Amino acid sequence: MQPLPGFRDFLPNDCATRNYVFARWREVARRYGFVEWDGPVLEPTALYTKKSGPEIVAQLFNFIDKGDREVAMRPELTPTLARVVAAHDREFKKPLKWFSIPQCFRYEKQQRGRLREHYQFNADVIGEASVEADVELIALCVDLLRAFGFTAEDVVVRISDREFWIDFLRTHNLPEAQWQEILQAIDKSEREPREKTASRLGPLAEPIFKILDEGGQSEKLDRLLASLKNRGMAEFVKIDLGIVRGLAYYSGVVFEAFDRGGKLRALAGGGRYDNLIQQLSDGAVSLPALGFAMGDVVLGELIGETPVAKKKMEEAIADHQNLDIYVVIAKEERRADALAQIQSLRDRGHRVDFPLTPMKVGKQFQAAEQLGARLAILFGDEWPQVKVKDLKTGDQKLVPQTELLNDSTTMSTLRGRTNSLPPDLRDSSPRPE
RNA sequence: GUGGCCGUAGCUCAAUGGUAGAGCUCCAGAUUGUGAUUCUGGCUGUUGCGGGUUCGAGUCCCGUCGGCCACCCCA
Repeated sequence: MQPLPGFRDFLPNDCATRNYVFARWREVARRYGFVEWDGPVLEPTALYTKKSGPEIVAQLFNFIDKGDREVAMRPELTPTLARVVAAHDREFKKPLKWFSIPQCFRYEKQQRGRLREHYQFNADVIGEASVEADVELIALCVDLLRAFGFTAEDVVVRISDREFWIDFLRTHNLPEAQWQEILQAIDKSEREPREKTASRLGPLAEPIFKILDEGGQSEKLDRLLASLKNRGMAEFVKIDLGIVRGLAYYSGVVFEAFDRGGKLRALAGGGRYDNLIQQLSDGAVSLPALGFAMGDVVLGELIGETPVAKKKMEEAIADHQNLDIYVVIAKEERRADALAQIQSLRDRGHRVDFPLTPMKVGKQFQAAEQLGARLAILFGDEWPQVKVKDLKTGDQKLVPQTELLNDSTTMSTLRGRTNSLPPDLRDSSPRPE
């Protein structure tokens, strides 16, 4: 039996990668004052058709439940967010700065960077109309990427503004019914031949190509860029009016993050959706809002292809899962004494492992090495002393077993390692002082 | 959903239609209690699955499942 197409098993290494990615996401989001929330994995199908129309069902993992309800695995978090925010509008001061790491699902043929299931970091700001909120969100996106070790050589966030195009279309007296069509043509323009785009755009082709080629005048985007420059992020971002994004509900600034090589799909994308909450709440609540999402699949691919980011991840993971102490039981008659000591060490928060069954000493040291243990503590003929070996330097010394927990060299070796862990990786299990 | 390419050991891959192999990994040893390297030995396949052509199919044909790529769509 295989997993279903587009679904993943997470073997220990994959889990370590996932935990690393989540840890970075949480760490940076907290740095920006965002708080974590979550919603149901399963929602009424209507929540999604209401926002995107009945066509969306083809892309959903949906079914009828045993209570005859039409339900769907969430394909994204935004509709849930809109529902939650509308329902609890009065309970929170604005603006809300919320983030989440939902697992999302889509029923689509899978390809590289696009599975039927993925985790995506979501950050949203609700109740703030100012462009400063857009800047804050884009800055968060940049800092998330920086947290993985990417530089401006590796990634770029392309920023645009739908309002700019709406103004343009209005100025050219285009009927509102055709806006979406034009926006989609602009969105696709860099992926298809110019002639094809031109025929989609019709009479507007010439002025639109001029803007795409030479840029356009936008006071809002100028302000936004200036603010990002202030934060030292200028080289990470680029104004690019060719970014429109496919979704109809975006109403203002939109942006997408890409690898500089342009080999992969978008790393992240989002924008302002000032009308969506009102639409989804049937007018009950109206709040300006904006948000973006970053998926774990494409991100993981880029980390793997970027040596600096990959090394950073591997080191963090090794630090996180390496053992503190491997207890070598050289004489089986010492096993009971060893177990008592192991328990004390574990009670103090150290990571300790040992052979469950009798094993040759050489094998035990091999296991210690392979598990990344910092120290080996050998229980054998020296009893009631134990032999403490620093596996990095090879130094060993004898310590009376009653003094082990107080031995300064031993404990300082471990303490140093513990303190080198980033805080978010340390808090997953209680650590010693 | 449509089209193209691909599917051999746990992994990476070989095998003019003629008895399925290598490297790595893994496991066990190299005389008694120390990690690497080295050396020796060992395990593993219904060649994704099911049909067909043929004296004979990993190889050719059809179907199916899975993967990759493009399209569609993009949360």
